[in-house]
Amino acid sequence: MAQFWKPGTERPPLLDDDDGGILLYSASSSSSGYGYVSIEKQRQRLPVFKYRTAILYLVETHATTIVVGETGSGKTTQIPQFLKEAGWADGGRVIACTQPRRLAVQAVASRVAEEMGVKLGEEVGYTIRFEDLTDRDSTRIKFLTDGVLLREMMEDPLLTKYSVIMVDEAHERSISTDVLLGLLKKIQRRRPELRLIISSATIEAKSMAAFFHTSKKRRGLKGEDCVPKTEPAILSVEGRGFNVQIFYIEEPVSDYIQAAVSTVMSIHDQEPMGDILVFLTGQDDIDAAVRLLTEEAQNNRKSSSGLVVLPLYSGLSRADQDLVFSPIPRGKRKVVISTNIAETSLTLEGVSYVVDSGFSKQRFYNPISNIENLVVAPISKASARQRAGRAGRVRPGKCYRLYSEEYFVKEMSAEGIPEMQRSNLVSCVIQLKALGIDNILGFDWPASPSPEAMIRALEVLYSLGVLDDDAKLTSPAGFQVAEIPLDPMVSKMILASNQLGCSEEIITIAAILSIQSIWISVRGQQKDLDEAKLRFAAAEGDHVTFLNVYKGFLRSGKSPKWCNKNFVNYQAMRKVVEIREQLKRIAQRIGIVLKSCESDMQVVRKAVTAGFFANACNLEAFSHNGMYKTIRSSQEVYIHPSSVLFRVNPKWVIYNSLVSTDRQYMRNVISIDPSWLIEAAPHYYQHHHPNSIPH
DNA sequence: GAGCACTGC
Repeated sequence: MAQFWKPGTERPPLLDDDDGGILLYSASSSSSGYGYVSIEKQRQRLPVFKYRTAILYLVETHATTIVVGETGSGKTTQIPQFLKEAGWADGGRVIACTQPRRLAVQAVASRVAEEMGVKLGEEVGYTIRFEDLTDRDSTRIKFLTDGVLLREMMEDPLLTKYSVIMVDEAHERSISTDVLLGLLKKIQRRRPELRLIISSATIEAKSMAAFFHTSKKRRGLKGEDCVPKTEPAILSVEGRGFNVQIFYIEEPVSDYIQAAVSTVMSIHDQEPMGDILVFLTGQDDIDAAVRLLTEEAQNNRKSSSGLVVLPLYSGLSRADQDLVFSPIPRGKRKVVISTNIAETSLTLEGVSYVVDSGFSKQRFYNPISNIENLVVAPISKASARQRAGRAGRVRPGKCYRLYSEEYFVKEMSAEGIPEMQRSNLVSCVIQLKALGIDNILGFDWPASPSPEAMIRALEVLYSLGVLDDDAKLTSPAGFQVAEIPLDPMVSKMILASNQLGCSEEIITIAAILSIQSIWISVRGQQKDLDEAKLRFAAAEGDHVTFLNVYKGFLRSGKSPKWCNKNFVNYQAMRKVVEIREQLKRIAQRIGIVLKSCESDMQVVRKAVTAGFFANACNLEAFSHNGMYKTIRSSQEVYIHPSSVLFRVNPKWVIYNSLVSTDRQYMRNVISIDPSWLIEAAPHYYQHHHPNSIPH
């Protein structure tokens, strides 16, 4: 193993400018790392502190300031405070700082409240879905997810209460960040006094600056000094962290799971103590690697006995996820084998070694087939750096990349493709429409999606009857659908349930469909889960099965015990209840009457059809293997093995989503009567497929 | 016979 590696010791001379040496403490993560030092001293030690004057000057004089700073520079916690101290929150104005994730919003907000010595929810507050810890009158610094800020724009399109909006982690390029940036650019034209701060990673800074550089003259006040420069300022702030030494593989490997396992073993044999974090692509890979490592430990007792191997992915129960944070016996070494969840969402302290497979699962969207796919794809240099940085949070670390240096330098792309260009855009388009953006095709995005994807989104919205012939929101349906924070097809289903008298049931179904899974996935207990599922299974399909589970959950008094017994994920059910409450409030506000259809499941199936008619499929006449074809495009699809209708194969079904592996699998399936399709969407089926549906 | 990660009035 030893000669397998080409130590990158003599750092980088040639390549990749700023790789290798990265990272830091997270300034916001905890105060314990600083020991007895006072909060004020801690603040002053952060790299960003030296730039206080510069930042305030740039924000004063420029409409947009781009701050390039690595993790641990302190920019997220400090910049809002600098702005507040400089008076940007005077006169009732508010400083906003957005994050892509809820947890980050909460963590940063409480850190800032602590530093300022104020109670969270007063001068410093935060808003995330389901939780508003702000005070209308007293909150001056507000942290929020970018999704929440987008929603706020529906009430107040110019975001008038904010004097400065800081968009953090903009380099992650999530859909909501990108949409937000596009809209903020428009707002700037109407509100020259608004200041934007975009916090971005190194390489993106220039293209971000180009995006915000408008040559357009602002209509505006005369006195030149009131009008900030339109050209964005760029400021770099160094991070604070420990060096991470990078090692590459000499020859490409064919089996990265095996390579990862041997690398872990050789680190364990040869390197001093310190936890190991391995990045693989998904549950399958991870379970396989865990198995291999455990086997190694048995065969080779001497060297592997000190390993504690733990998987980490979002599908695990909370308890299993928490295991990776729990302390292990002295003298043992923790090995966490993880998906991308450990790249940005979860931070493991104490990791000294990172093993990077170079791959992750990524979403891709094909607007022609209108199908989103999940595929294993090479990561970007930016991701590789982020992964490496995970080894240097508390002391210098090492990162072992399971690909060659040449590959990294020559073939790996600098950044990933923005999510916007890999996704279905229906939700995004309806949101823009609701904000009065009529010309979607001409919208100025930080990264334009393909025209095909936009046209497809417009088509789908038109077929749902939420856009009219002029691509304007219909009234009331279009406006109602835009109000509901769900996929427009689900929202349409809710609207239909109002007429059909089953809104109580449909809202439950909508809430369940909007979380990943209500079932516990326990390795090795698949059979038990299947049996548990049978207790709830409904002949009509998965949607009705969900209703049975929800009823059982309520009847148990929302009992965690009941959940465990039935292989139902308790955390997931609590979330369902929460989402359901929110949907109920919104439904009532937009004029939907809450009504139960009791046991009449036919109306429930009709309501599902009203939203998802485009996903209708017909069982192939002489199919022995359960092959269906979509009515829309005659695509070959199969019922997913997790569905209660697997092997039942009703003649006509509607699916909620497709999962593509070796085949296209329909997830969450319900049986329908084909005549309902024409009832629900005459325009769609009579024009397109006059012969395929029996009348 | 099988599941990447986030997120939302």
